[in-house]
Formats: sequence, structure tokens, C-alpha cells
Amino acid sequence: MATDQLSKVFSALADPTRRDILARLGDGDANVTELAAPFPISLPAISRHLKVLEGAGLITRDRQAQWRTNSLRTESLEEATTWMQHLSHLWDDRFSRLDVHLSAMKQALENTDSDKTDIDKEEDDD
Amino acid sequence: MATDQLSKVFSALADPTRRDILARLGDGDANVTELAAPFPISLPAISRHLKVLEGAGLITRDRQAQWRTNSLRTESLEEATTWMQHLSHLWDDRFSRLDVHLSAMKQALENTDSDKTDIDKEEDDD
DNA sequence: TGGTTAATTAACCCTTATGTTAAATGCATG
DNA sequence: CATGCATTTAACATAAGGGTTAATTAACCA
Repeated sequence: MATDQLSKVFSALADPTRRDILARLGDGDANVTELAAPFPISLPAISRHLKVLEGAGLITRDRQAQWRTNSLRTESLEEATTWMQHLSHLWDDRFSRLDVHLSAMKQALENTDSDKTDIDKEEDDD
Repeated sequence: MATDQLSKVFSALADPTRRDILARLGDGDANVTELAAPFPISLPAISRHLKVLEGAGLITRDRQAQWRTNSLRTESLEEATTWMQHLSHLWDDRFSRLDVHLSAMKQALENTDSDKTDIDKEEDDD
């Protein structure tokens, strides 16, 4: 199993179901049953996915009554993003061909941060 | 196995050895033996890691003679970074709404003598 | 052709991941 | 206190991941 946090984060993000869950949480907190609804897999499976996300620091969970509210937490995500950008920049520094592409992409994102649709479009639920 | 590209990328990044390899490639192209050198694992293991990285589109490989030059390729990395940033922004957007609420509450708390960080999460959000 | 070097593939082992169903836990309430 | 609802844990099956050593492929060179 992944021992370091970065490995945990990437490992957590490697599953489309978990990415879908995160995207949904980006839209607002939700409990387990609500999160499970759109998926064809069992509740225990979702419960375990949530545990993985929590272990990666990507969500926090709050027991309220018999419900457990799940909330997005972006610190870990940012840590991972930073790592990736650092790598991109290493490469850019050597060849600086992708630099324009990257900057444009970043800028585009910053300009449209209220665009809250279709994060995860590859939908791999079999 | 991960079928979609994004899953493959994150899955590839979930392994510290593979991340180390990528970081090293950020410093310049290298062949398999060179890449394997710093690691305590066998050459076939490294070879397989490289295959995973290639499958995720994170490196390209070029057979030159009996050597295989491995090069970083950042497009996939950027795709993944974009996904993560998008998610972060979704959350930031939501959080900034919450922030107003928090500031108000903080102020209220400062007016009283309480030091508690007992902050309501927004519950009925949509 | 045969030898050397670089890298991969094959066959195997063990651990982890992901799913299932059934049982258990936690909590609210009649 | 029994019942119901939300969620987790247990026990299990199976697939995938990552490592090993041994054998194989590929390219170069004498």
C-alpha cells in the first residue's frame, strides 16, 4: 500500500468512481447514500471508496446523527498539483515548448473558475 | 486495470519509483540502465515501470541502437493537472461563499470572549 | 557466425485493491 | 426496549500490482 501522502492521493484519484465522487462533492456536501445513488455498485463499496478518499486527505467526514457528511478538502489535491506542475516546469525549462500551452490552460482555468460542469467525463462504470 | 487515460495517469503517478523516474527524466533523457541505477530493484522491474509510464502517455521511448531512450512527455500530466485544478476551483468557489459566513462568525466570536472554532458547516446547500 | 550489451518477456510469488453479501454498529424514536 | 435507517465491518472471491530470477529478443561488433 502507498505509505506516503502523495502516493495515496494519486492512488485515490486513479479510480473513476472516486473521481466522480469528488466531482459531486465539489457541488456540495453529501452523505454516503446520496453519493452512492448514481453508481451501480453496492453501498459498502462506496463506503470503502470514501475511506480511501479520507485516507488520502481528499475529503473530511463528519458524523452528524446516523448520517455521515462528506466534504471535499483540497489541500492534498493542491499538494499533488504542485508536484505535477513542478515536473512540468522542469521539463519546460529544458525545452520550453509547452510553456505557452500550459500558461494558456492555467489562465483559461483561472478565468472560468465558476464553471462547475463536467469534470469527469470518461465515465467508466461497468 | 484502468481503461481511461486519466486513470492511467494517476495510477502511474501513484508509485514513488515511477515519480522518481519522471523527476529524473525532467533532468534529461536517459536509457533504462541509467534510470535503474539509483533504485534497489531489478532491471525488469524498472522496465515494467517504464511501460506503465508509457501507457499513461507520460513518457515516450525511442529505440536507438540496443538502447532505449526515455523522454518525458507532459501532455498527459497537464491533462491530469487540469482535472485537479478544475476540482480545486469548484471547491474554492464554494468555499468563498462559505468564507463570508465564516468572517461574520469570526467577528461575532471576537466580540464575545469565546475562542472556539465551532463553525457550522452549511447544510442545506442546494 | 558467435559474443556482448541492453532491454524485454515469461513464469512465478505475494500483497493489495475492489467487489460481493451478510452481519454488526450507531443513533433516533415510537 | 424494539424497530428502523444509515453506515461500517466481516468474510470471502477474484483481479491487478509489483517484485523476483531465468530465458529471450534485439542490435552491435569482432
